[in-house]
Amino acid sequence: MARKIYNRIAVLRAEAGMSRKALAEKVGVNPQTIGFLERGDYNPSLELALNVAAVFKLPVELLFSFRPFPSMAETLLGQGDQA
Amino acid sequence: MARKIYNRIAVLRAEAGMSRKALAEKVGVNPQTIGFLERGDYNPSLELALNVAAVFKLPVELLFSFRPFPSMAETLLGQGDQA
DNA sequence: TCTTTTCGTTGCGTATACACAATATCTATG
DNA sequence: CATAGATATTGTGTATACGCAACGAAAAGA
Repeated sequence: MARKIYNRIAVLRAEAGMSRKALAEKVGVNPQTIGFLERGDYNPSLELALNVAAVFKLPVELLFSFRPFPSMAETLLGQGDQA
Repeated sequence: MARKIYNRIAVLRAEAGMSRKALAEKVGVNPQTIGFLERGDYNPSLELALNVAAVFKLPVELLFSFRPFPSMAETLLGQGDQA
């Protein structure tokens, strides 16, 4: 347990022009909690992960992963070894 | 927080002819933990949910849901209002 | 029948995912 | 400059997702 899980919350939230407070209200947590998740301080519960995935209309696996996500640049260059 | 999350672990495990102990070893938890999840005593962490989904090769959303899953009979009859 | 496996339950301990409050920094805008 | 919004950080408290041990019941297999 306590294995680190990476996420794309910060990128998606920035792209959507959404503040932490706004996202926090949508998923029903404190704004600081969003900050903790984006910084990787701890992992979200399954409940919170499902709620965040629903907000961005993405499957959980595309938002949370045991392996770090490729950067935007890497993704654009098509070098991502991960879907 | 603490919203109940339903899952299909028991059904999938039975279909695979897998004991709780066997599943527990694959995902790295105690056998009792699997029992707690199947009974709905508490929700799994995101880490555990990702691991269980990987074992059954299913996306997280098809294994865990805020709404109860239709029974096998309902699914066979094609009356499921849920994917 | 005897033994083994599987499962349910209870209890106790620990780590962590939160809530909430306070403060500081930085930026943008009036 | 002054104010407001967004973010980082720290601290305290609580609920819960676990681990682990023990015991009993039920089912399966020899």
